[in-house]
Amino acid sequence: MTTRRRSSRSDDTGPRIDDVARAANVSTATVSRVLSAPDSVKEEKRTRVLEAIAALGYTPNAAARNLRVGSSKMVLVIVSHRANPPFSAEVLRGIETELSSAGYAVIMGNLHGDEDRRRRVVDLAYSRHLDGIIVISGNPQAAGGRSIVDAGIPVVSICVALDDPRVFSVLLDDASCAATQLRYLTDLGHERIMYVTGPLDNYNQIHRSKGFNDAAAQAGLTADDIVMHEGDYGFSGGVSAAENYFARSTRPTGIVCSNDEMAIGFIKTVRAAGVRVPEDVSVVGFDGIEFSEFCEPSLTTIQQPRYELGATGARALISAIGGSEAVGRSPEILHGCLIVRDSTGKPPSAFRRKRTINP
Amino acid sequence: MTTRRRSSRSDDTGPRIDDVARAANVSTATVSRVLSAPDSVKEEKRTRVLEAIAALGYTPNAAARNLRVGSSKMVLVIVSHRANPPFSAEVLRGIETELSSAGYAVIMGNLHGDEDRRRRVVDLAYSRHLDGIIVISGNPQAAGGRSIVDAGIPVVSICVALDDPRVFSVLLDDASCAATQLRYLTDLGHERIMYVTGPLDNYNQIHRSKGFNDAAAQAGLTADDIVMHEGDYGFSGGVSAAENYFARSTRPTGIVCSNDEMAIGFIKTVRAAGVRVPEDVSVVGFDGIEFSEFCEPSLTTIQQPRYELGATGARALISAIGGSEAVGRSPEILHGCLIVRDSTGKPPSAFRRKRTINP
DNA sequence: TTGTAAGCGTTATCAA
DNA sequence: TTGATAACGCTTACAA
Repeated sequence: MTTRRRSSRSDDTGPRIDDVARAANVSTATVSRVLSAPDSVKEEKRTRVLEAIAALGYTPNAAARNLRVGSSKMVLVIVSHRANPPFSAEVLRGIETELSSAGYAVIMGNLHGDEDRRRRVVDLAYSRHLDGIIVISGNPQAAGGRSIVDAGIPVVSICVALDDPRVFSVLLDDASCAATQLRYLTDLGHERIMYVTGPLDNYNQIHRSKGFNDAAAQAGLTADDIVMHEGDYGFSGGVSAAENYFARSTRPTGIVCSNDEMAIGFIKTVRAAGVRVPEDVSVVGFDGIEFSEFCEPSLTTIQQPRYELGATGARALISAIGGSEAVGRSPEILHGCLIVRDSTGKPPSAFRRKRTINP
Repeated sequence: MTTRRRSSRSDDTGPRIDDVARAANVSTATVSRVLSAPDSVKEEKRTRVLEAIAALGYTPNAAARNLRVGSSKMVLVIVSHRANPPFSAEVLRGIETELSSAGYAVIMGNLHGDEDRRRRVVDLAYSRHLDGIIVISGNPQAAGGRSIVDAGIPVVSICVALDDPRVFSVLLDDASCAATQLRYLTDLGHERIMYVTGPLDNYNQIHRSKGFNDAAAQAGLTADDIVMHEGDYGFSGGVSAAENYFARSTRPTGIVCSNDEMAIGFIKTVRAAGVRVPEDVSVVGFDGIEFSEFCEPSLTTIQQPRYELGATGARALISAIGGSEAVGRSPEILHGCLIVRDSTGKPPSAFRRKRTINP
C-alpha cells in the first residue's frame, strides 16, 4: 500500500522541509543545516534557502524534530495551590524570563485537582515531551503510582526542599526570616506575641515555626507569652486570628504572621473593631507582596526575593538539562529581608488606654 | 547503514510500544488500540496489554504521536503585560481548569520582551505544535512578519475584540460598567468627578471612556465638572492621580478609577494627607480583585467575572478546535456588576469642613 | 560542502 | 478482532 504523498502544492498542513529544498534546489539536509548550523553551508545556497523559507513561510514541524532529536525545549512548571498568586506570579515571571531567553517554552501544570488531571501531568513528564520540571512550593505527590522525579528528567524545586537527592532545591531561609520577624518585635519591647501560622504541616511553616520558637526562647519568652494560631495563608486566616485575638483576656501586643494576606486580614478585622495598628497592636507580615505597601497601615514584612527565586531555579534547571554536573550544591538558599513600615511600633505602655470603637 | 536498535532491555529512553507488544505477546497495533479504542480489543488481550504497560511503566512518546496524528493537545495562552496579575491569575485559572479537564496542556507565552522572544512564540504557533491559542487582554502584534492568527489554528481573544473575523472574542461590557461606575456616584449626588483612566490607547479604556462620557453627558455633567487623569493601571497611577487631586483649586468629590490598583493607590495617598474616604471623597474601582475587599476602606468596585472570562474563552477554543462551526456568535459578552462597599458615600455638603491632618 | 537515506515511536490502513 | 507495515517530517551519520 502506498499512501499518496502530497505533491508540490502544500495542503492544509503547511510547507515541509522538502518543499523548501525543492524551491531552493538543494537537498533537505542542506535546508536543515541552514537552520541548525548556518556556517556549514555555502553563502550562496544559504541565501537561496533562506529566501525559499521566507517565500513559503516555512516553520519546522516541532513534533518531527522532537521525535528525531529526543528533546522538546519545553519545561513543565508546577505551581502548588499553596502558592498564593501574589507570591507565585512573581516567581513565575522569574522563571519565564530566564527560561524563554534560553529558548525554552513553559507548560503550566497543577498537581491539585482530581486524580485524572494529576495523572495527566505526570504522563506529560513521562511522555518524553519535556526537558525538565520546576515545582513551586509544593511536594509533588505521585499520581498513578509514579512520581515526577522518576521520569528521568531534571527536576528543580523552589521554596521546598525535596528529600530526593536528584532534585535541585532553591530555598528561602525560612527559619531565620521568622526569627527576624519575632526579634524585631521583641526588640521593640513586645512581650506577648501571637504567631499566626499557615497550616502546620506545610514545609515552609515547619521551618518558620522552628525559627520563631528558637528566637522566642532566646528572647526569654515562655509558652505563656505566646499564642499560636493556625491559619490558611489566606485572608480568612487573618480574620480568624483576629477573632482569637479578641477572645484573649490579656491580648498580645505583637502579631507575627506567616504571610502578608493573613497579616492584612488581621489588620482589617481588628481595625474595624477600633483597635489601632500599630498603637495597640503591631503586625509583621511575610512575603512582601505588592499590596503590603498599599494596605493601611503599610505592612512591616519580610521581603522575599520572589523573582530571584524563580530565576535562580530556572538557571539551575537549564544547566541541569545541559548535563553539567557542576550545577552547584543543591540547596541554594536565598535570603529575605525585613522591611520596616507602619504596622509596627512600640507596645502600648502598661497603662493601656482602652479605646472605644468609632472616632 | 543500519542504526543498531536497542534490544529488549530499555536504555535511558524508556520502554516503547514494541517493548509492551513483546511483553504482552501481541502486535504494536494492538497495544495502540488498547490505548485509543479499548473496546475494539478482546478482553483477554487487553488485560494482558494493560498489565504489560503497568509492569514496564510505559507512557507513549508524545512527539511520535503528535507527528503521526498532527495535533498535540496543547494550547498556547498569551498574557499581555497589560493584564495585572491579580486580574489575570483568575482568568488563567478559569482557562486552565477548563482546558485541563478537556485534556489540553497549557503553554505560557508572552508577546512582550525582545523581538527574538516574540518570534519564538509566533514560531510555536506555526510549528504545528499547538492546537489553539488564547490571548488575554492583548492585541497580538505580528513578529517576524507573521501574525499568530494566520497560523491556521483557532484563536480566542479574551477581554479584547480583535478585528479579525477568524478570532472568537470573549468580552466584558466595558462601556456599561464604566457608565455604572459614574452613575453610582452621580446618583449619590456627586457633581465634580475625576476619571482615572488607564493608558488612553488601551482597548478596554477606549470603551470605558466612551461609557463614562456618555453617562456623564446623560447626567448633565459638563467638561468643567470632570477631570481626566491618565494613569498606568498600576498603583503609581493612583498616586499621581492623588497629586492631581491635590493640585485642584476645587477638588472633585468622586473618583472613578479604571482598575482597583489605581483606586487603592489613590486612597492610600490622599488618606496619608488627611483626606477621609468616603467622607471627603468617594472612590470607585474596577475589576474586583481580592484586595479590593481588604484595603482600607474596602472598595466599591465593578466585579469582573474573571474566572468565567477565562473558562468561557477556553470552552470556545475547545469547540473551535473540535471543528464545530456552531461555536456561537463571536463577541460573547459577559457582564460585570457593581459591588458597593465602604469607599463611597454622599458628597460632603456645600459647607465643607476643612479637615487637618492627624486625629 | 553537499546529498542520500535511515531511522525517531507512533497510528492507521489494509489484509487476513 | 488482529497483525504487518507504511507513513508522519525531521536530523544526522555516512558517502561522495
